[in-house]
Order: sequence, then C-alpha cells, then structure tokens
Amino acid sequence: MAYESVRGMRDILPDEADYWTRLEATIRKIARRFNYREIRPPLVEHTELFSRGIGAATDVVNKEMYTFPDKKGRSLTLRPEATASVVRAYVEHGMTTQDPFQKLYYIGPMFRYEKPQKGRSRQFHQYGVEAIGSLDPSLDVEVISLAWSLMHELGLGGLSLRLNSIGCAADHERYREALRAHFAPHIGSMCEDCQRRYDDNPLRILDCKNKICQPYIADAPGSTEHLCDDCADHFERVKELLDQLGLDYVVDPHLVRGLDYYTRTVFELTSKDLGAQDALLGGGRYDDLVKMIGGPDTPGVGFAGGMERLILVLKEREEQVMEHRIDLFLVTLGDAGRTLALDLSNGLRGEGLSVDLDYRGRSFRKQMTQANKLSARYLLVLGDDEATSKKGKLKEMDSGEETEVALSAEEIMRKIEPLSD
RNA sequence: GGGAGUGUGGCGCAGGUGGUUAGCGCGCUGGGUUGUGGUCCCAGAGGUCGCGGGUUCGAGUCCCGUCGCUCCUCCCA
Repeated sequence: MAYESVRGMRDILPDEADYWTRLEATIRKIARRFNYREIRPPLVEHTELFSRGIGAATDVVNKEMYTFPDKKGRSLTLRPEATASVVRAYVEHGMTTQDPFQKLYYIGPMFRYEKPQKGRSRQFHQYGVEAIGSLDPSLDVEVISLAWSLMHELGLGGLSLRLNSIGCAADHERYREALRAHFAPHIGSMCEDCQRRYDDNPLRILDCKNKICQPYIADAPGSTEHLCDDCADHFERVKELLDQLGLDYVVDPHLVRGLDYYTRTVFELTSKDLGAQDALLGGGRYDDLVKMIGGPDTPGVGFAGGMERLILVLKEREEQVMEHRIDLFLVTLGDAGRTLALDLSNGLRGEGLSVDLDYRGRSFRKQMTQANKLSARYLLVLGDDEATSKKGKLKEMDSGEETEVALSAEEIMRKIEPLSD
C-alpha cells in the first residue's frame, strides 16, 4: 500500500456518505424547527482559546489536542470541540451588542488525539447547538427538547437522559470542598487517577469507573446539595418544565462533565445500543464562558452530539445500503446515436433529471448491464434509427414497459416525473 | 495511558505440526456476433501473504520488532 490514511482518520465512501447527507439534512431540519441558525467557524483556532475556554485541567486540553506551530511560530490547534469557537465568533463579531440573543447550530469535523475504537476516531464529527444570551431555564429545556426531537426524528430508541445541576462558580467551590472532605479519609486507598483528581478537580472523581473507587463514590454528596438559592431555583424550574413537556430524564447528582466551562444544568443522552461509547450527546450551561473568552458577562446553554455514533446506529438498522437511483440511462449505438445522446443528456440534465450514459465505449449488452447496476428508472436506446426519426422507445426498467416518445428534452420530461431530491 | 485479538488480490474468507507455479466466493474486465437488462455460460485481470529483521537448505506458515485495525479499560461525542 503506497499511502494509508492517517491513524484515526477515515474515508467516508459514497455508500456511507449517503447516510451522512441524510443525517445532516435531518439535523438541519430539526434545527430549523427550533429556529437555530447555522454557523461555520474555522477548524483551526489559537490554542489559547481552547486551553482557557475548555479548561487546562481537562483531558481534552491536557493530552488530546492536535496542536502545532504555524510558520510564524504561533500555536494553533485543530478544534477538539466547537463551543469555544462559536462563543469566540459571537464575541468577535459584535453580536454581544448588536444581537446578544443568538440561537446557533453547527455541523462539522472535530479532532482529538485519542486511541481510536468503535465510535471514536481522531477526526470525528459533531453537530451541536448553542443558545447564547439568556439565563431562562426554559432555554435549557428548549435545547434538551431539540435533542429529543432529533432522536425521535431519527427513530432512535433505548435512550436515557441523565440530568444534573452543578451550580455556579461559587457553588463549584463549595462542592469541591465537600467532595474533598468526603474523600479525604479514603483517598489513600483510591486509584492513582483519583488521587491526582483530588487536588486538580475532585468533581472528576465522580466520573471514575475504577472498581476500587466505586464504593467511595457511591455515597459521595451530590452537587445539588450545594447549590445556592438561585441555582437551586433554576434547576427546579428546568425539571418542572421538562415534566410539563413530558420529556423523560433521570436526575443523576453525580453527573459532572468533562469540560470546565459548564455551570448549572448539565445533561447527557446515552443509548444502550452503543456498547462502550454510549454517549450520544452531552451538554449544559456555560454561563461564564463568554466572559472567560473576553466578552461581556453573558450566559449560554447548548450541547454537542457525535455523528459517527448516530451513523453506526442508522447503518446497523438499515442493513443494506441506501438506494441510489438515477432517472434515465441512455444506451448509445454508433456515432449518430452518441451525438444525439450527448445532446439530449445535456438538455435533460438542464431540466433537473439525473441522466447518465456510457463513456467507455462498451458494447450494447454491457451498457444494458450498466443501466441495471445504476438502477436507472428509465432507459432509452439511441442509434441511427432514432437519430433520423427523432423518435425513440422510453423503457421503464422496473416494469419493462416501453412507450413511444419524441426525442426532445421537453417531450421526455413529460413522460418522467423526476425523483424528488 | 493499560489489556486482549487480528492483518492473505477491491470486499469476505481457506491456507493441520514450514517444502515446489498461494486458493475460494463475491465483485471487476472481456466474450456468448452493436438493438434491450437483472439469471446463466466461458475466459481473464488483480496478491512483494501489513512492513522490517531473524531462524532455516527453504516461511503466508516459527521468533522478535514495528505499523494499522478491532474490542475492552480509560475518557468522552
């Protein structure tokens, strides 16, 4: 093999790409229903944006970023997630004063240097929404509701939404202390990672899956026990609204998330159809992020979802590849037929039909085979006879029926309803 | 980062204890006389057996290393 793709980065070939375009279309449709508008930030940002925004102590920033110097020695990073970029764009383009309430969504590749495995690659794709500029709990709920709508639209089952509130920055501090107090007597017998986390960020201990740590984590205090009045009220309101809308969730007082910018509401949607990488999407509030990045004090809420994992589920469910049909195949015989075919195909494509013909000088028989393989809906044989008479037989491939047709783009269009695309 | 498995033509696989020209299915190409397909028949192309060392008279087959992939763990999307 002369060259191989870079580790953890794979080609999406046409058969699979059909699933991707469909998934993207569904995401756009749902985003539109909730009136979120697309934003496309660059894939590369100044490293500092991520190390400050996401948090220097997180795994993502610590060991998973694709960071490199550019030709002038500036440190750049391929984005490991998009929220920081969206917020940067929000501030950079003056939305803070011009139109401070923004509902945005994005779709695109992200990069994290991790060990690849099922549902996790180094270049992967996320979609996500960000609602910036309001502290209203109904906005938290809208974002969650959007997530549910998307899953519903995709027909995904076996889902569960875990929900929690980790409070504001002041609450974090109190909670961290409470956790340290709780773990202090046991920390010596807990895993190495947790011993490090104990100092760095004890919240992260709650994510530990190590068996030896489980018993101590199980009876650790929940974050909701340390919420200030405002945060507690906010959380109550979120839950009420979710109930009111009939959106299922389970409160998990130990749910904390991997990125430092989260405040108050955090949530995670998992699927039991996915194995080890079961998180479909995750998100929450980030009321301090805009300020952290240099903007005015502005709250926000959003989530990001992994697309590879959705594709995995969608493909598994459908078994065979998506049907890919063309409207018309032109079989050509001789120079006159070919000239006619080139002319007609041009006209018909202009009318919006998907038309193809042979470009490899293949025999009549092989052209028929090709038409078949392309699942052409209709077929037209063009030879000397057709070239002189300007009439042909339009064959419907599924039924085998043939109908006489005048050989002009207009007449042929009249006989074929294009596939809706 | 830790653990396990795996790597043979485009894809899916065979190739007991090492022995001559590496097979099969699908796919691909051509043909079954350039006017009608999906079936069928015939022929053919395509592999430095992931890569690099080593053992041996001889290695796809044994050993070491390396890279990739897969799964678990970890983390997350």
